Amino acid sequence: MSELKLPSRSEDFSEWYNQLVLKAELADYAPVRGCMIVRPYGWAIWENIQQALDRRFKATGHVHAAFPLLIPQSFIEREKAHVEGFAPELAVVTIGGGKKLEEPLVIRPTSETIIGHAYARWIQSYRDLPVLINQWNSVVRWELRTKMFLRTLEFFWQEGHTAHATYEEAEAETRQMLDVYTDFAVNEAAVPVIPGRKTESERFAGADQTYSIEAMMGDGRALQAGTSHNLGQNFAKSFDIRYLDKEGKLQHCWTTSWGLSTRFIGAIIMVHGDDQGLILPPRLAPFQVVVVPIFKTDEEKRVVLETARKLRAELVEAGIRVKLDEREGMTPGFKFNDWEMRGVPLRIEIGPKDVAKGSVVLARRDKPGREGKTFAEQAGLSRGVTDMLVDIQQSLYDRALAFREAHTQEVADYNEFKTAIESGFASAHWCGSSACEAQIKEQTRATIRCIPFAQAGEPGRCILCGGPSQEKVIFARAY
RNA sequence: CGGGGCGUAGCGCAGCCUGGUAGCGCGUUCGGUUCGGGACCGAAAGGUCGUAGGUUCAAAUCCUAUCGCCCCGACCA
Repeated sequence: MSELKLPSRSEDFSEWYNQLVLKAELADYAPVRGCMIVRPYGWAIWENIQQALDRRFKATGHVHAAFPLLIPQSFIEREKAHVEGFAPELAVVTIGGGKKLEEPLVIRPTSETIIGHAYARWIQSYRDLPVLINQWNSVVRWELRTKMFLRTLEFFWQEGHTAHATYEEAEAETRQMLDVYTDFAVNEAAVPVIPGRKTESERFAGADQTYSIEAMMGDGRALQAGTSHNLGQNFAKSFDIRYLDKEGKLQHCWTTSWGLSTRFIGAIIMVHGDDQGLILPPRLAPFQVVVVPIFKTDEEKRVVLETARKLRAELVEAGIRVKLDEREGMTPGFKFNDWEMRGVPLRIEIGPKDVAKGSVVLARRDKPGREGKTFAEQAGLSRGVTDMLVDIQQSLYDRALAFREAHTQEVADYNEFKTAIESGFASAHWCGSSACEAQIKEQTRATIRCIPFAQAGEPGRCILCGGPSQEKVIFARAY
């Protein structure tokens, strides 16, 4: 009863989140602090994310490969900005086979260097380009402060690494993959995002340009949900990734990298969840529909289960992911709450009365209690269920977008700015100086999340120094 | 590393201020009634009070040290 109750989302967002992650059986604490054990239900969500992304990677011509977990320390040190950015958060292996190693090995914090090393040997001619490779793996970054899914010492992700003949091609690739992430976030996860460019101080260590998608969580804070980097020739020069062009001249390649991690599961939790628990977007939910049978007597149990199994088979036939909850010794009410906490988008209730009438009760997760309940005919059920799942997917997106818009303010002066970032995003003019950026962060803890592609267009004055500004940027406190 | 909080039964907590030999809820086990929104009644099992020292006739409680965890900052996807 009260044991399953979550703290209110509005009262204590952080505690709400932690308990939701644990109680919905998504993840668990690991022996090493800051690491995370992903439970089967949490992993099932991740598998659906992987499939949704892989479909898109296939369409853009990318293939998979696997690169080593251990990287010689000298590799990391070869690109100047890269080593400066990552040095503080590296885990280093110094002993192997009981002996001190001559050169320490770094556990990959990301794979640009080891992949750069491979590409240097694979690429000889313009005919070898472009190289379009993705890998699914986990990486380790020794963060000082961690939070389940959002920032763990080890996290799972995909990292794409490509090499091209020209700057234009590399830039097009970088932008294309950001579009892929935007499409994924909006159409699979029902998470509205703002795609844009990062400021110099927020850029990936070693990149010429970093792009990201930024989402707003249920407490108004921002989360970087995916990134795409144009690495220019920085890694190509450090690792000698060169090709012979059509004129027979030796040129350095232009490379890119892009990634999306298990952090996105955290985004889904924090964007859609309510005080009853998770709400999963139908397209990524491990179970899109749960069927809860209701019965008293053995005879009722027999007929109800018979009908329930028949309906399940029909829904599975229609390509819907269905769970029939046949667990014994639990009341229907308990099961309702149990699956609500796990975020199953649609519940089908079927009892003796429904069997007699040839009907079922549909209860959608995105609307509370009675409001979300409707009756439906058993005959041709799969069509109505499919439609309702599409509707739920859309309504989750609409709701999240409305929330973000309600918590985003166009601000004109610094006082308005300070109020705005207490509860959400502030869209404000910025002069472009990293000094102003740093001072604002110091004073308000708000950072520039991105410079959006879609611009309002009117020039204005920097929110802090009053200097001239050509574009508005998104400020927010971030996870 | 700085600031705050917490370690008591499988889980969540009370008890500590004002020392007197440990309690509540959930869960578990058994029996019965239940079952269309987190069931109820009865009975039972289950604890080196994070660890180590000290004060005291007596320590979960007071003092010291130490370890671990959570939250806030610095770092960051």
